[in-house]
Amino acid sequence: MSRVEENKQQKKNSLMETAFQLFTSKGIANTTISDIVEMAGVAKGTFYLYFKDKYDLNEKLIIHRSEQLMRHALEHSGYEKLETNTDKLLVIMDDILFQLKENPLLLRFLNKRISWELFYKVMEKNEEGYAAVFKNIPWQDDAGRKNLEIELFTIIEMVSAVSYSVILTSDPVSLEEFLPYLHRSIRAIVASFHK
Amino acid sequence: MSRVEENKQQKKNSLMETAFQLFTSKGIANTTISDIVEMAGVAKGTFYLYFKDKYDLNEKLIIHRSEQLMRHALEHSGYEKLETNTDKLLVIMDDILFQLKENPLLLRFLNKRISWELFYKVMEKNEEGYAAVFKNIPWQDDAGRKNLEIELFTIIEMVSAVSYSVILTSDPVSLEEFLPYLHRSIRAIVASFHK
Amino acid sequence: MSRVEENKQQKKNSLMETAFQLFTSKGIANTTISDIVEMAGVAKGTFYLYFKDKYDLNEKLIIHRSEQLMRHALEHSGYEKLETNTDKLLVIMDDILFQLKENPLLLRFLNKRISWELFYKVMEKNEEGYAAVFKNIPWQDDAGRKNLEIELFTIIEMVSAVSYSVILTSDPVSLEEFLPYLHRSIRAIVASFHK
Amino acid sequence: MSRVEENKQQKKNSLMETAFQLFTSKGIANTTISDIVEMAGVAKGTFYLYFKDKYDLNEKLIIHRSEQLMRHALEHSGYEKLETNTDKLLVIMDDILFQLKENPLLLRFLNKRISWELFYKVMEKNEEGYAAVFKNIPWQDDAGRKNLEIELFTIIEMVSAVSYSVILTSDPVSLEEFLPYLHRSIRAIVASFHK
DNA sequence: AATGAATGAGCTTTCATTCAT
DNA sequence: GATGAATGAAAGCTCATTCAT
Repeated sequence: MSRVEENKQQKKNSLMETAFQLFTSKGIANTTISDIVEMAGVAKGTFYLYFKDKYDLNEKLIIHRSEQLMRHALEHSGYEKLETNTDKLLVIMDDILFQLKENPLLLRFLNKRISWELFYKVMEKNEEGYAAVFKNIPWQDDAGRKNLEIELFTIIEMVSAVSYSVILTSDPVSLEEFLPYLHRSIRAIVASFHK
Repeated sequence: MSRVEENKQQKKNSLMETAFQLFTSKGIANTTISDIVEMAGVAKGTFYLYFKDKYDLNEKLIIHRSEQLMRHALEHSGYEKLETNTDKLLVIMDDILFQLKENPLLLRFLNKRISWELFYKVMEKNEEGYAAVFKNIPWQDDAGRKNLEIELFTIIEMVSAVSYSVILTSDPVSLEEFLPYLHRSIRAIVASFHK
Repeated sequence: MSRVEENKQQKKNSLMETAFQLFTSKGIANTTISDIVEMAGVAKGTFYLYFKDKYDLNEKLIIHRSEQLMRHALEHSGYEKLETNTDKLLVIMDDILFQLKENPLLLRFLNKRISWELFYKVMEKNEEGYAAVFKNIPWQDDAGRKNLEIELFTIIEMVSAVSYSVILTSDPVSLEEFLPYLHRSIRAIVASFHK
Repeated sequence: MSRVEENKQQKKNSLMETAFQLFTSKGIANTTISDIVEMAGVAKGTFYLYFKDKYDLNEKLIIHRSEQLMRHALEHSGYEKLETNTDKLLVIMDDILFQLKENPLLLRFLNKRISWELFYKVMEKNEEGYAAVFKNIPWQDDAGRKNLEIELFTIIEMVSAVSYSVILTSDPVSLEEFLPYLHRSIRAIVASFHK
């Protein structure tokens, strides 16, 4: 990568990083492009070199951060060593939940956007990479594809919704307290799909 | 109610009704107060007689619509005639889901705000009214209050998250197809909390 | 007209008057809306209460000033007392040319927009008023309508084009020097259409 | 011309050609330098190697295209074979009018800039070339120079103004229909100057 | 209570111009 | 000579809010 190319990437990264901080602290509606460029230390025009508007930047940010989240979980959860698919799923989820606990800003940012829809988008975008891994997960063969989809959909949406409240506000309980209940609930759902 | 009182109420209602339509169709960020008053047929200054700003109006709208939703469910689901608490819960949920299916705008509007938090707010605000009804629901005595809270929390968040996608986009399946799975999942969760 | 109504009209007039001065002195492209409102002594938002943008204001200005020009000619040229249609036409034209000579800014502003097209627009817009007068001018009956149209078109476009250069730059001669030639040319054209 | 020279000329031509298209289709005010360089396939900085700004380019374009127009008329109208000066003038004008009819974009571009002033500029700029031809046209000796100037001025301005409307909008008639009237009008003007 | 003209801070966006490569 | 990333002044425009009527 040439000097110029490096510089470009650096500016783009700076804008994304800054925007992330501002979006999470003040909300996207209350964040102006002036805020972003000022804090990022670039000129206003530079923003428009890389993004259409702040909503464009926001979308790119969501995709980017979701991918990071998922990649980390796949690389660090150790799911490959486990036997059952349910166990694999649980450790992947736990890894993500703890990443979010460590980074509540990210949780607030991704809030209610970690969804079935996004999950699919991320997977499709990375066929060569970890998406491949996902396809190897054997519980794709246990039942009909549709059934599996519904099962995953139910679980993902539930975990996503539940984690927001629990991690950010500890309401009604803290993440640590909640985890055993969550695991039990998930296992129960899985069982209900496979009896 | 005097003529003057009636007129006031009428203007306020008109503003709320109009705002609801605009918020759901264009989003709150893209709806201006000018839009609202113009469509409602009142003067700009009048808006400020009743609401602090559009976010104030929005909050009042959420509460109001949620209450209606819940009241209808309590009055029409026939939950009193059922035996077990789980059955009661399921028919109440179904009633709400079908109300939302009939009124997708309302679903889009309340989306991701039908939450544990709101559920509590609504209940607290109406102690005299139907909230009282809720307190009579016997499964409040079955287990410790905390356990019950966690259980309800888990279920409510799951149903809320799941219904949005299913009702509005029929993804991954339609509401009718999904309901049996949802019932089974809920029963599974309930069971996992009471074994 | 109520106090409020008067005030509105006053602001609108002030904006139009100011814009006229700026458009003629700096050109419309180099005039900003900030310039206009600042000089007119109103707030920026007020501009948008009355005009879509500066081009909208410009068009309204053209129509307005053209009407004034024509009205004055019809009221002061004394054309009614003359016998032939050609004589009537000539005194009306002369009146307009001398108005423009007195007000070169106006000429520069209307430049090359005093056209056949505009002439028609103005006449159509004022059916009740002086347009009525025009319709009474007997030379509308002398020849077929089409012939008359072509004749008027030729003369108006010529006078319009020619006057700009003559009045503003006295190139190749001054207005006074040019008038006899112009009259002779117009009479020649008229004759060529009626022989 | 060296390879380098050729390349330079080619870039300059490309910029002028592109600008012409953009100026006529969107207007000069709505055409940005970015538009021009992008469509011309050169870098932004390159523009400034050849032109001061877009208005500089515009002026060069006007001169250039006017010269082409006139050169063609002088070379193809066959005016040399005609007897009277009026006949020569008419065929030259007709040639130009038909060039413009074939190329309405050019007419729109040159609109209202084909004037007495420009006519002089073009003639002065090409003393050695076809301007010389013009000076040989005998009707320059028929009357006093001033009289001739006024005559030409009147005719050129009239034809210029009239042709725009007739060619581009066929209002009030088409060019073909209009030509006989125009010829008669011009002959009438000429006669009025020479009686 | 109701109005709506007026405000002006502050937003988004554009684009001519520069200059290191 | 040619490039195009970066700039930032300055434009157009919006809209929540006020307040005299």
